[in-house]
Amino acid sequence: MIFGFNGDQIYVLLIDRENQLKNVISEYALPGNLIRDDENLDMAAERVLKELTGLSVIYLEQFGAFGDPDRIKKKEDQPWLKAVRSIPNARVITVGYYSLIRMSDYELNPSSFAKNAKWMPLNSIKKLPFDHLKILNSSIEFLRSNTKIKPIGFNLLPEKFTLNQMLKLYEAIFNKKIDNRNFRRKIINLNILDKLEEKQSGVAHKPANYYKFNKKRYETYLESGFFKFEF
Amino acid sequence: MIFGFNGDQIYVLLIDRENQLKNVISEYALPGNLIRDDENLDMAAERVLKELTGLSVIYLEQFGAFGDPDRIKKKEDQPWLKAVRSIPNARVITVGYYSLIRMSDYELNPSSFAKNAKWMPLNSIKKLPFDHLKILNSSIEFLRSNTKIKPIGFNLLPEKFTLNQMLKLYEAIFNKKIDNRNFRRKIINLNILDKLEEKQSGVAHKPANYYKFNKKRYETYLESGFFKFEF
DNA sequence: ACAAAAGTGTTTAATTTACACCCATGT
DNA sequence: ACATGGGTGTAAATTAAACACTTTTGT
Repeated sequence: MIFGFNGDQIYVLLIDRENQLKNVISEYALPGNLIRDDENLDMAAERVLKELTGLSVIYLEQFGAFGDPDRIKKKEDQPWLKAVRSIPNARVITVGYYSLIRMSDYELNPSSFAKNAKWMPLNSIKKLPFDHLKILNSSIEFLRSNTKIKPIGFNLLPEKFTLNQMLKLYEAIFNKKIDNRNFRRKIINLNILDKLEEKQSGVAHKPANYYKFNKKRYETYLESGFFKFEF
Repeated sequence: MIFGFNGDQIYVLLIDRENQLKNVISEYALPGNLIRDDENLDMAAERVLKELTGLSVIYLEQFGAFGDPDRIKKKEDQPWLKAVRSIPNARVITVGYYSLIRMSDYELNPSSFAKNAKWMPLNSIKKLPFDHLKILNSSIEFLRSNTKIKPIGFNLLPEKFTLNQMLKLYEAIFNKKIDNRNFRRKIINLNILDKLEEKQSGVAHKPANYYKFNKKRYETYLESGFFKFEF
């Protein structure tokens, strides 16, 4: 699961199976691939991500394993399996990872795969092959509960961001309105943001100040006792 | 991972590999087994648990997948693999589940396996074969963070329990002292406990009142909006 | 001058924390 | 009568929630 944020909505990166192979119903699916024999799970997830996006060193975390024997039995999924897998009906256990990427970064470095991958607004995804909808829902739940206890949202924002961008990100993740003043106070008091000497320019309103996530300070807090973070 | 509680400490059920098979170094390991082709992951976890303890319909939840190719490469683990597996060096991906069981229930129904399984105090486990120590640590982390947001502790307590038993359970899980009065207030205010008309008897002190977890009420709360639970 | 988003404080309610003594029972 | 764990309340501090107007810029 590759999550992105464009300032307004959460997006998910899907791959187009038709472009991967002709004669297969066109449908978008979650990105993924088989593991290699010499890789551990984390390495495989990193590799697949890199192959797809060209990106590395980003937030990546396992969220669950999915292994229903029926998950590859849907009739409509057979042609694709036959075309792509050497043993089309071999059992597949999926270990799900989710990653958070800055859509702005990504759009700057589209690799060759970009032709058959596509950002889809999370809320618009109604149908996916296999059990991918279940996997997607599970990853969102995981993202939400993780966002409640860790400041992972920064991975979805540009390096320099405004507090209102951040607010909108949290509203998108939790799918609800959040009070502007309370949010600012809470975030500022965490003391893990550096206020930059830089403001927006060229906007037709009061320019917002830019902030930056201070990862070192955050990690220091983590080590030395507790870090409280709740939404 | 099979967790139990005896009123004082958290225990973990380990199996003795020597009794499973002779000529193998005696060492306790986490219980587990290979999945069958027609099972999904949850079913397999339930089955293995049932085979081991005779228990079913208990709390069981997936907490992670472990698939480092080196996890079965330790020299000391080879004899056991050769003795037990048809393809001893085949790669094995473990999907970890943890379960919470009432040690009191279990002690009443020991199945034939009881001879080669053993409850070990969590804090005394220093060494385990393969990557089982990593798996164990990961499960504890999971147990803790889950205990913070869900009232799963009841699965480790007898059906009727006193608030002090519950307090001790939470102290054991989080490995710290908890204020008695504040704990009681918090738990009572959740309104998911029924105070029974029954007290301890035969104890040389003021007898404690028994309580029971009202699962229905809890589920009603879950559905109708939110349920707040924090430690 | 106006439109548009940024930024700012205070009051009230709810929650959390710290803390110490009396109670009911068995021996 | 005494030892043992059970059970109880209050005050202070902290945190969360609700709420509306002024500021700065571009057009």
